Amino acid sequence: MARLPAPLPYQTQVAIFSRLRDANPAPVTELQHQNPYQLLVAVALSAQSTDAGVNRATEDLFDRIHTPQQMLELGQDGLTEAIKTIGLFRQKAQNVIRMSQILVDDYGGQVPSSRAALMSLPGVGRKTANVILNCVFGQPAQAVDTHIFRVCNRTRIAPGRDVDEVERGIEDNIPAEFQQNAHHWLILHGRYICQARRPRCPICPINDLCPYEEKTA
DNA sequence: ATCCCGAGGG
DNA sequence: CCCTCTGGAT
Repeated sequence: MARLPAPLPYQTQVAIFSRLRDANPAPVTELQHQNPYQLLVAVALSAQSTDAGVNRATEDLFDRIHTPQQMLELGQDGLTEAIKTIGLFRQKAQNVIRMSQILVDDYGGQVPSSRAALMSLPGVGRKTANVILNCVFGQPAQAVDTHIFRVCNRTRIAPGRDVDEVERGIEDNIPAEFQQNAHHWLILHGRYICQARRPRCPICPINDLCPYEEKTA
């Protein structure tokens, strides 16, 4: 059984996140949705779909729909039509409608603040719940998606064999001053630079601090 | 472990 | 043409 590589030392973490911060001065994705309900829907829709696709599909939708009540008025057919361009759209539309009904019935139309309540919603798993806990309620929950899992392991910012290990690694190893925005920067880095199939190491801002090898092409 | 599924990229 | 994509539910 292979042992886990050690996480990068503190000073290296500071250097890495300083550069990631400077490379991405303007957080976009999360801040666009200051509305917790819209963020919940957007993240629920993002499963196995491209960020560009979800952004395109929700741009018009969120102009009109700001609350679960409004979503229920739109109805499942209306929502299905609105998100037809992203994958899994039937499932997702049904989940969002059911979720919205529960929010209205059981939570006064508000987004609940406990992990258990969030994860009991249809279409909401651990990752989506943690995004809400972190971005909406400021709790120290780390949402480890495939981007973050990959980046944390390649860079050894927070090595882990599974989501739980990476989650704890992020909390334990990333300097406190960067905890708040770590989620956002790691995702952007994974999306645009540290890509799954073709990592763009030659233009990576933390190339010299990263032990990841595949520096081909 | 497997299915869900359309768009975009290589 | 084949593969992947900010997961979740079974």
